[in-house]
Amino acid sequence: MDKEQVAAVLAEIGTLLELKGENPFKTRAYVNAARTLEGLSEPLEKIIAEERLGEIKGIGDALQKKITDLVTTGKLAYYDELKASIPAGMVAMLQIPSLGPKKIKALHDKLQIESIEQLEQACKEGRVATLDGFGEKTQTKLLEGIQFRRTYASRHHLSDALVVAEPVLESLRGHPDVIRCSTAGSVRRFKEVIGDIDFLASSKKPAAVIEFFTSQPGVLSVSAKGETKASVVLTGGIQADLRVVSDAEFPFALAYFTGSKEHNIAMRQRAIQRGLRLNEYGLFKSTEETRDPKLLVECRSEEEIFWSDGRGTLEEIAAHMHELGCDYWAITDHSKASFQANGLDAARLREQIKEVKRINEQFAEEGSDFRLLSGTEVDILKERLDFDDDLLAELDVVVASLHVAGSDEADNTKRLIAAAENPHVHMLGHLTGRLLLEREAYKVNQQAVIDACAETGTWIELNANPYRFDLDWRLWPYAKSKGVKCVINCDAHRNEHAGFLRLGAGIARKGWLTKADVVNTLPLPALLKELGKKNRHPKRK
DNA sequence: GCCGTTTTCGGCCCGACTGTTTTCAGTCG
Repeated sequence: MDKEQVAAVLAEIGTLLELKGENPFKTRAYVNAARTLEGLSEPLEKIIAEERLGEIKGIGDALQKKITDLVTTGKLAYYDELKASIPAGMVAMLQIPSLGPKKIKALHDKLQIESIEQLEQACKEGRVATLDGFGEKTQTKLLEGIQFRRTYASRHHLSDALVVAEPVLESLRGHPDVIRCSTAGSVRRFKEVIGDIDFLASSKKPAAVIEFFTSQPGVLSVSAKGETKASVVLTGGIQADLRVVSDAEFPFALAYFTGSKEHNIAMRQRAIQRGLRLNEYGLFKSTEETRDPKLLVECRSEEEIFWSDGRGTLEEIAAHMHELGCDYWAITDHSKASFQANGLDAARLREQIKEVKRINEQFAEEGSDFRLLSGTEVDILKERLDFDDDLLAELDVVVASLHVAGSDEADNTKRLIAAAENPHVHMLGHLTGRLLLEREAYKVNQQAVIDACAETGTWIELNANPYRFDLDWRLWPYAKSKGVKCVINCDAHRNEHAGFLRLGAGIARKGWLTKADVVNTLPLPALLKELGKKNRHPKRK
């Protein structure tokens, strides 16, 4: 079997398991695996031959074995047995609207219904309405659903859908209570074949818009009508749904209802990985269930949801550090060579500089003295820094760090000294790269680097991350004796890491440093003056 | 059945609407 055939079998297993009442997550695992296989860019046989099947996310031991069986023998006993245990008519019943696996199972268990025809008969005889969880309305709805499938095709050409959708869209846009309105779903994605038409509108009076929608001339029948959502059948038997949200929610709802479903699940998971929560109402800075506007990452358009990370996060950082009582906070993301850390390239860094400026202007307008400083932790590459001097010159603060060190001490030392000699570099970050209890320090002649920093007026970081504490406290008295200033950095990768500053202060004391030795104890105007001095240091090249 | 940069067990996206219920299950998107 090829991957399309295998995917079809896995998807069918998912459906069959649903009808059996299996754990929905187990069911989903099969469906997800089917989609994953469909999306593979190389033949399954090759992947299996190279034993890489298990490396694919979502394919564990069990699926690995089943897929291998299907590809190599074309057969799978588990599938055959499962299929034999469920009447084909039950699978077909899933096509009927409002009928899902649970109800189909109940109909089968209690009334032995195994086909759409038997279901229709049972409804007509009134037997369905007597079941627990069913009633008169459900019975009527099922009969209508069966009839609907017979009368109309369940899927439609895009062109047919657009012909029906566009007049409704125009009409909605013309309504005085509608602020923004768009199609969503498969119509907006321009799928060649669509199931139903989705509309999304923003309004302060959703009820009025819902009422207007359900009374459109093309509406044959109204299948659902709530406060923010309605479903109708339009001319030609095409089902159409309208959701009405507030205008602030509109971008999120538009992204959400445009889908696809798989895309949405992926987006939500990405949000969770970043400590955020995404739903149709917003992107929230919390993984808890919330619609608290204070936690909302503001996005005015759909596009901003995808790129709002920096802006939302910068504002969040600023607010957090301001609240902690800091007068300023430097943003020093990694540079592009640190691709594993999503390092910024020049274009993104320039964007960030603008954003920092915008946020600072906002603080100034609000009468606040707090300021963000734009910066970078630029990678020290083999022969140069990861950014050009032009760009470094635009920044308030430049930290240069060695992330990929070689095994040669002299070479590592040379690279660090070269970085210190760069007129735009204010400080060297985590000099040895050590991770306490995890990774050895790079081989570096620290004394030579400290001497070079003294020569060039470059500061040295005391990285306050408890895994680093780098420069080591034992070396600070020497650095101090040479007149090298210290900067206590918490190496924050999230807001809570600001707490590391306290640890850094303790380590600094342990190294016999005082407030006068630590540059970032200065108030902002004095600090800016010091930052400005670096470029004019006489020993700079 | 899958998965893990706080987890090898306990989660797995999540909210609206409907109909059947007296607080929630099922379906849908």
